[in-house]
Amino acid sequence: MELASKYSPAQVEGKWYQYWMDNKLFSSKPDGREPYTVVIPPPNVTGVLHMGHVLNETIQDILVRRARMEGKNACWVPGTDHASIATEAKVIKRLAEQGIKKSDLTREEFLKHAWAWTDEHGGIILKQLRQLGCSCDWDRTAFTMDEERSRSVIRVFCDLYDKGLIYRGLRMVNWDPERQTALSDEEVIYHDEHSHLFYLRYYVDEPAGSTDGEEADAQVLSATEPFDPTVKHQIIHRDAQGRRYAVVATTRPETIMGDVAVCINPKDPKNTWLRGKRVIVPLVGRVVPIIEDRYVEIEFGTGCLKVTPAHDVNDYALGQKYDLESIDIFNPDATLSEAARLYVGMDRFDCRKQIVKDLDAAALMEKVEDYDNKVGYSERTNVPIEPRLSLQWFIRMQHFADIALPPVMNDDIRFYPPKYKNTYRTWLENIKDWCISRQLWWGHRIPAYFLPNQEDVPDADRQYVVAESIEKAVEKARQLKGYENVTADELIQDEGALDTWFSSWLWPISLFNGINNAGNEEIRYYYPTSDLVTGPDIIFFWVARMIMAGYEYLGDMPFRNVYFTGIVRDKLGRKMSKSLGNSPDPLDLIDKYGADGVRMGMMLSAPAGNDILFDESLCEQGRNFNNKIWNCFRLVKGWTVDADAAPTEAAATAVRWFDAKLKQTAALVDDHFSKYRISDALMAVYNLFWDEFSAWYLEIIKPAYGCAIDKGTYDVTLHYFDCLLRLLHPFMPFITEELWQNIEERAKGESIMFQPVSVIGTDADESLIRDFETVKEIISDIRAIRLQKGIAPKEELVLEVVGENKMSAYNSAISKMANISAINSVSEKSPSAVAFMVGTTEYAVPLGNLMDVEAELKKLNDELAYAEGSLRIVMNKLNNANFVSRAPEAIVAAERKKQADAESRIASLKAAIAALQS
RNA sequence: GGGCGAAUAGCGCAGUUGGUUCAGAGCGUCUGCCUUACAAGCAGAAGGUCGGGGGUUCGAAUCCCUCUUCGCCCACCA
Repeated sequence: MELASKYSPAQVEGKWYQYWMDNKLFSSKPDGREPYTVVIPPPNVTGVLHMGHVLNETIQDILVRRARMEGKNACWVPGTDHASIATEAKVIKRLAEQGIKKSDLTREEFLKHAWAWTDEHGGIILKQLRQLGCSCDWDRTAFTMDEERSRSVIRVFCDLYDKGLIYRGLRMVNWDPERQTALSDEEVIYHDEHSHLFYLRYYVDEPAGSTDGEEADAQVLSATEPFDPTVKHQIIHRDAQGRRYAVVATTRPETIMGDVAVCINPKDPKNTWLRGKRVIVPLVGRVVPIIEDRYVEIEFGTGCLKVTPAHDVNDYALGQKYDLESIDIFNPDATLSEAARLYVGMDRFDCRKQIVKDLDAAALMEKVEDYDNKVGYSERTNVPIEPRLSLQWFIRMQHFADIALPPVMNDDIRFYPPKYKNTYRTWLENIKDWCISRQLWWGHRIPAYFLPNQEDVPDADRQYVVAESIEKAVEKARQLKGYENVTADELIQDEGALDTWFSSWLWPISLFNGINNAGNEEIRYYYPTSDLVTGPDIIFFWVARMIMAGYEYLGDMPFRNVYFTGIVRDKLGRKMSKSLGNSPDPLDLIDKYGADGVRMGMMLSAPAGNDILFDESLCEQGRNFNNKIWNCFRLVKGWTVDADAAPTEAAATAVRWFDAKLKQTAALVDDHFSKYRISDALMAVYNLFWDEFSAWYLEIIKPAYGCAIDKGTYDVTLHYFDCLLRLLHPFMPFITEELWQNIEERAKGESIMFQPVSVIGTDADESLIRDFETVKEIISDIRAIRLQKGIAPKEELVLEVVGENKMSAYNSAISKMANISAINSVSEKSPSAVAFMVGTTEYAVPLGNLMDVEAELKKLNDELAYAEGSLRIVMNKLNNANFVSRAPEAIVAAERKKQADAESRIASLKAAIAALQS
């Protein structure tokens, strides 16, 4: 077989993926084997592969492939998520480009467009996963809005409603004015913002010049005097006309049209004079009461808080407590509504600018301060959210928090890294009800049906039934008094859709149809799944809620282990983003370096839980490694084999040593995997292949040019190669399959995918490994001498061992690797020899006239100084009575051995120096 | 404001119960090599008072305290 000197992944990867597919090697069905199940975190159906996916999916594929090789029935279920809000946004954008507004379409028409979009762009990402080598069981590909999943979602909604865990209510929710829908708390992202604190005048509703008794001990400020919030006595403001006013600080002056009260703290000395009064909302002219509540911070601003129940969560609470009116001054798109009376139709931010001008002009603006505060943004549309009172559907979460917290805290479900247990606990201990309704069309429509003829009833009080289908809804409705003859046409289904995460939280169950067909064979076999690989950013969105649903519906955990990946950043530590343009296209990388190279590049720098600073050069390292593997294979397969020859002594030694090394590393890799230290596992195999196998083993057994290799060594080398490929396969599936198939003739349908790493669990000969490390050191030292003295590798040298040659078993290996013609045991080294020490043994290479006495003396003296230094440190310890008496015996003995070694080393160094000087 | 985590070689990191094996591997850097598998390579080398300070201990990268600097998560001071 002719093999190119450079490995080209492109010719290999597609071929083997097709082979795996053709032979259905990824497919899984319940059987007698131990299951190993992973459900993919479903990417957005219309999404495309980005570096975050590459990281996440590579880790999953590594785990799945490894489990499969271990003989488990590995099942990796792929699928996509309908991504309600994101997809709807994309569809709306495309419609807009065609000049169509969403509001011009019926729900059905819009959904037709949405499905068209999904069919057109959907599943691209799944195809891309194939290029990465992901070994998903594609026959199981699911979609959160496919038939089975949709039925599961609706059924669960109805069930939770029947259990009283879902309710409909008028609440202050996070409103996304761009998409015009409610969001859950988790979908709001807070950003620091430089803004302003506006101090507004609220005149007291009284005749100019009014006073009351309290004014005697008050400080009266004119309009021009600065206000000091730390003052501990009453402060009364008067303008030039003698009118008194309160000063209210706000970041959102545009909401004054919704003001219904001003609140002070009853303990605030500054503002006691306002007690019981009424003030006039600036510009608006509405007279509102002063109310008192401990909620108000005395020290903040002026201690006066404007109360706008419709547009602030806390104000809403105050409104409820004091039975205040709620004036919603915004339309759903956050323009000013009729109810605002002023600025009607203006955008909220334009309004802020305008109202500031108008307040100024009307002398109602006391002052403006710079102020940093946090503003909530919609996770998906990135517009500031508006707290908005609206009728939504909620899940009572306390019940779910109660069932989901213990299994994580007591490690039934393990988090890697475990630090996320804290995050998880904090969230569950402060759980809030989950707003699950969205004012969107793309998603699972809420299965609530309103009864007819309720036009006069306020929204919140309208009667409805919740049922899995319209037929069942009719049945239920007919049981209600007055609706005995209601028909399907008369029932009006809730317009809203469910939060996407309401379907995602069922994913590990619904994929095996465990809701619709509870207790079926698949759910019994595959559930609980084994490992979940995901980012910590969705620990609340998804991980926690899957745990909740798992215990609620199957009474068991959805997965045993959760591996949290980091966030992929660029090498400067910046988050990868489209706008920065710092996110490489994974497919370009695959073109350039091969999927195996990209996978390796990703894994080389991916400790669990830490952010990953991705650098393309890591893929290059991956590609180079592929090339290395390729060329090792070329080398070995290029040898001619002599069936009758006996192995050389050097080869026989190397074979024994590598057997130990292979076992040792396999055990190490296994240990790393058991701790989910995947990059460490990869690095261990990398070192084994490149350093131990290629640089040492192969170089030792390599026959001289033109010579054949003995069959015994050749066969065992192929066996080692096979073992190495198996260790590598989870990380680099393509090249390992290609080479494994070429080690020998394989039957059709056979694959490395199912070959166990059989050396795991067998003991390695540790002393052999230690000896060989010594041998390597001897060889390296000789090579270093060659480099220093400019002696060509081809020129043969003699090695002298002063005293007994404890490594004589390795003579032939040393001779070959360091090009040594003879190894002699001597009692005293030759005068012209350059010496070096390995352990306590002195070695020397006679150099004749190449010997540089001065340089050699300097080197020996440096070494002597170092040895004497270490002896001093050891002696300090040993001369310390406390150390000798209190430290464990073994430690003391070790120090004594160090002392002896150092002394013998010093002695031989001194002797060597003396010999040179004579 | 609360909580969590991190700081070790130029870079990104590992370092488990304090002690032979502890100051490490990878990349990068430097030096010499196109040595008949691989220059996407080979051989060799240099690089760190383990963020600062204090403490516990015979002994600290490791345990405790403290300070500094970063990162993340949570939280209703408008």
